[in-house]
Amino acid sequence: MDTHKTTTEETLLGLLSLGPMSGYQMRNLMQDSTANFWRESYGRIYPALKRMKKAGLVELDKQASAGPRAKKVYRLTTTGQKRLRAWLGVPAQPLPNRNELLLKLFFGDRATPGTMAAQVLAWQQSYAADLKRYELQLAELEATHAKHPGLPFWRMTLRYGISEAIMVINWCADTMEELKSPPTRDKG
Amino acid sequence: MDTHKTTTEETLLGLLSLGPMSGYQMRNLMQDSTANFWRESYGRIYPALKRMKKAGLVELDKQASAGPRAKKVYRLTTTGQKRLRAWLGVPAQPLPNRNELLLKLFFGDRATPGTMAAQVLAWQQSYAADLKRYELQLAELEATHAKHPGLPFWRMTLRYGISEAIMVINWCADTMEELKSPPTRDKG
DNA sequence: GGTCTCATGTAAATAGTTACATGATTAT
DNA sequence: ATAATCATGTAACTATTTACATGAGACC
Repeated sequence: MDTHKTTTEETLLGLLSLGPMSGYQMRNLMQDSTANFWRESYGRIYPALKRMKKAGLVELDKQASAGPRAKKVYRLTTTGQKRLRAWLGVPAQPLPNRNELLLKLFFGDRATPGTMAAQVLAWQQSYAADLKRYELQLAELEATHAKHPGLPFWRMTLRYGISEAIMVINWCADTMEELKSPPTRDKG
Repeated sequence: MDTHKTTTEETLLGLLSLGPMSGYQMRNLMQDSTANFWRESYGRIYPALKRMKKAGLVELDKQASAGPRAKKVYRLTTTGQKRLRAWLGVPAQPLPNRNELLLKLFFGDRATPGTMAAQVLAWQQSYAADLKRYELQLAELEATHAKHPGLPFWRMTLRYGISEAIMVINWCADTMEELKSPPTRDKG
């Protein structure tokens, strides 16, 4: 079957609202922008574009060549624009996430001493690296898209990542502190 | 094929380390404890237990009855305990998460005025409810498992949820504030 | 003409949930 | 006895990634 209920199509509509582009370019753009909170693979992008064209949400821009593997630049139709706007108004649903560190920590009292402290430290370092990356990304964004109407919104999503990273780093610090203090049991 | 690379088996080992129980009970226990950061469905639990028994990681406790649908209480073997301990030491990997609010916000400048503010407000309210729930859970945990050696670890996972909720609530407040101020463009 | 990157597309593998079929146990 | 709940198990469905096959265009 080819009927998906996912947001892939709407995501692609959103990307096309920034200007006509090909499926390949959409994937690259996502890797440079939404990768931290949304990703789509070729295996979903190309079939989605096919469906969307059939449904009249997108259309082909003039093509340069015509071979079986020629680059296809898509563009939003009016229907597509309407659909995007409608979707933006549908309340976003929090998705159930998984966290492997918390899972291991939940069983922490079964681990040998020091194991969990090492886990939390590594986790903290990983988020510290993320934080650095987000801050670079933010500076670059301000510099290269200073005039773009999307900038305030892109900034908000980056600030989310920054807030999250800071939260995790602080939680790791607190947690490591507590892991140092002797647990509430007689024998270690 | 029946060879999974997921952490389902290790999760079940962890649960069994708290005491012998059935697959059904494992599911219930997860819903009351790890649901916020880890979940497993029957469709994964039962096949996993079968494999684990075959691999000698778990064994059956004495069964009350013997019908084809009799309750099966599993118990960790020494091999299973070792495997659990080993897994707890393997560095936890951050999993790529999705966030539908951030995705919509990324395309926020295509939305009609007020749309994004409404989205962010609803998100904030959803996390405020989570926060309340976590705080209740924490109080209940302290009361009912005061002496359990796992308590400090369970508390850490709950405090993560609390920190995250507070972070999101604050980010929503900041974001709504910024959405109010006129964006950097000449025409609204 | 070679090689690198851009580019499309699909098949197969992997991951995970949900719905259903069935039966056992417990409380009323 | 009957209903609710506890319980096992699997098939079908949904979701998603990865690997592969293919080819076009640009640059050297």
